[in-house]
Amino acid sequence: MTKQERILDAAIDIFTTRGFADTRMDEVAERAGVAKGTVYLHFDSKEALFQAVVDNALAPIRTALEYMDGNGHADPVNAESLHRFYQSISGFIETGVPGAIMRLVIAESGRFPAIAETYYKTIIEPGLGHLTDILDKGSKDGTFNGALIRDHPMALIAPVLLAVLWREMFQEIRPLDTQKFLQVFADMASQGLNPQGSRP
Amino acid sequence: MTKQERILDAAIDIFTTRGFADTRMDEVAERAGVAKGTVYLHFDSKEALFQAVVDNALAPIRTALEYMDGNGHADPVNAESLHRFYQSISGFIETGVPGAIMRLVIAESGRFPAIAETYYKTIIEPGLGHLTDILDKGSKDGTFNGALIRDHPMALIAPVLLAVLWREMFQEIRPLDTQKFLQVFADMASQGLNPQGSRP
Amino acid sequence: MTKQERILDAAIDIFTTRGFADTRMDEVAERAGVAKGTVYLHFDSKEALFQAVVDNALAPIRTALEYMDGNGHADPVNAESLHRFYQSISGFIETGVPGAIMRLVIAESGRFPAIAETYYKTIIEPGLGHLTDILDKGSKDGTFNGALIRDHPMALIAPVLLAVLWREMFQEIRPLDTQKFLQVFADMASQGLNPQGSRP
Amino acid sequence: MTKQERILDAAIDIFTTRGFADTRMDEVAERAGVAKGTVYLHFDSKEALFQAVVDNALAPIRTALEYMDGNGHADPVNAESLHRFYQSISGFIETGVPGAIMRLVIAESGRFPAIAETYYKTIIEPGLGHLTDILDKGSKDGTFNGALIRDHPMALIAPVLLAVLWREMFQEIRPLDTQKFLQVFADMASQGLNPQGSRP
DNA sequence: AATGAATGAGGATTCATTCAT
DNA sequence: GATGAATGAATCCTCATTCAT
Repeated sequence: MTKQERILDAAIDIFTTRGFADTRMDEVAERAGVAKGTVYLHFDSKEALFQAVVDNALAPIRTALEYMDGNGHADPVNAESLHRFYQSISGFIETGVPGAIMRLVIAESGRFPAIAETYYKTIIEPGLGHLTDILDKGSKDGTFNGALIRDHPMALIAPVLLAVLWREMFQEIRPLDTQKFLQVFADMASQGLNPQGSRP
Repeated sequence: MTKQERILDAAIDIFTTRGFADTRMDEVAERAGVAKGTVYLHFDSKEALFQAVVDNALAPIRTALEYMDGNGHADPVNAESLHRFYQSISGFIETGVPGAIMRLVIAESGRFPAIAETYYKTIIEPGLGHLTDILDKGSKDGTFNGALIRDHPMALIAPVLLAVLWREMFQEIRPLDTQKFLQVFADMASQGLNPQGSRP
Repeated sequence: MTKQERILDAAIDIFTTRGFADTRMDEVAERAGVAKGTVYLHFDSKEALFQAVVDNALAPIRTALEYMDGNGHADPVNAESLHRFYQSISGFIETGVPGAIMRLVIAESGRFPAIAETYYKTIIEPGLGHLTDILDKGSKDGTFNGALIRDHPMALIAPVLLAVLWREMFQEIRPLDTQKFLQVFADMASQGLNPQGSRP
Repeated sequence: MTKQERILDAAIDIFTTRGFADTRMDEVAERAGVAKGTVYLHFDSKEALFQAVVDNALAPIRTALEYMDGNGHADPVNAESLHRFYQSISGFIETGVPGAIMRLVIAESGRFPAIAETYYKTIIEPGLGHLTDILDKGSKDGTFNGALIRDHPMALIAPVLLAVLWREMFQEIRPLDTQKFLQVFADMASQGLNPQGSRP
């Protein structure tokens, strides 16, 4: 593990825990096990380090999405696609990784408008693309009534967002079983709340 | 308007815009039109001011929820209830008020765990209660298949959360029509995506 | 004496002794008897303080020149004018004030080009004007062969410059009696070194 | 060109441009085309490098003076000697070399008292000696009224000092023709400003 | 000899908080 | 109550110097 990586790892931890302003460069250095000045050999400034942290923290999420894309397309698209999508996400959410970085992005998007855009391009857009795919293929097969939300695929991202933030903020107050919740949501979305519309 | 109120108003603006760490007490005082020391006559410290700001900023949201509760109960509960719930919320979302305070709460919940709890009790819990009410009444009437998400009413909060944060973060990148989105979501929730399950 | 003046006085001492880069704001504050932060209530930055120091340090020199101007014009201009000019300057040189500020200006004119210009306008130009006056009036009276150096009045400033810097740099190595030196120079300038050209 | 020389050359440039405190060892190394550590193989510290730079920068001036001495003595000493002295100096002044080093010495003589002494011994003393020679020989010949400034030969150095510093500081503001100026000065010195004392 | 990554002391600047008026 | 000048701890960043390779 290079020094640069050690610094990045330390910085991810501290930035996600404390936010930009409350992170001290000294602490990053100490946690990384290097001297204060060493951080500046690898990153020009606290801001540059922060940007690198965000890019770096987004990488595993992007990887996860790409993996899903790669696999998902092989499977037949049907009513189960949505369940599988949420299924593969829920384990990842429970690691706490997406929650930490999401909170950081939300917190600092005022100070660093660019990171909202990075987040959108890296996470949201591919996620929407994946879901739109499912909807489109399902519509063609007659599996889904995709037209209903064709232009609002973020409706299917909403529960993910909620699950991520709930875990980050309210888990202690009212625990939420991420996996169960997402499956229930998938049921609701696919079958609807209308009593006439349910399974045979 | 008392000095205390002027200070609070100024502080809400600045805290929601810049976050806790980046807000300077000088600026709050200046915006409130008082001297620096005066702020300390009304609030013990920056933290105390922040807590007061959060409580205060939550008030209009609580009021809005209470108003909905008061009115909602009078109406008959049916398939339209959900649409009406989202309808009354969407105008409020578009003011930007819930987004600003929500971002602040998310951003600072790491530093001030108490505000996540305050937020939960003030906003989330009543909101969930309202939705559970709708679901329960609707179930009894046979209007809703409430049992499906009876234990996960936050499924119906998810789109609100998404709409609020989208407006706060991605509106410039990909605009979202809050009202339309929430109505589409209501359709999806009530009718489902399953083509067999739809209207007569 | 206001705090601002105390800070300026402390800063003049230290800047002239150590130069810009080697002056620590902490030390200025300590010497002025104020806290570190107080310096920044009066001056935006180290650079701003430096500019103020230069302007301020130049003031007594400008005052001295103006005083000479005011008095000098009343007197008849003759062979003694030059002696009187140097005479009134030499006491001032011996205070060390012009030497300290001149060294500072020379040292920092690379980093702060503006101060060379300020120095020129404040000290050199008025000084040249004063001398040109003497030469012109003397020429009209037939007292001086002013045409000789009419376009190079800085020839008469040269010994002042030398005296100032000599005191600043070489006084320990080879002492120079400023007053005597300037009078000798005045003799040389007015009578010349040419043996044929001298007194009756 | 050895590495040591390359380092010295780089250091002269940077020290004379920026002064001691603002010169970074990194930059010296880079300009010299060596690694940072290499500088320390040749010079113990930044201070040691600085001392070496001053000594080295003084060399061409010393050489110039020695050359003048060597030649000057051969020539007959008369009223033209002074003109020739200034003449041979003015070209050198216009290279900017004496100005740069003189500014450095003046700027840093506070921090490094030794360099004022080095400068005196290397430049001023030989220069004074040369001039005293001219005056003495001229006095014996009846060419000069040398007694007048016999004890203040620096009177004849003053214009050189002024020319050097003027070029360094005020050339942009009010250009000075070094050569012309020195010749005018020589005229003034030798003939005097007294109208009775001039040429036939 | 040469390198350049690493060190850490040092210094400018900010800002929450206090307190004499 | 109200003021705002004053404080000084805290923090980012620089750069001379070292030393393992």
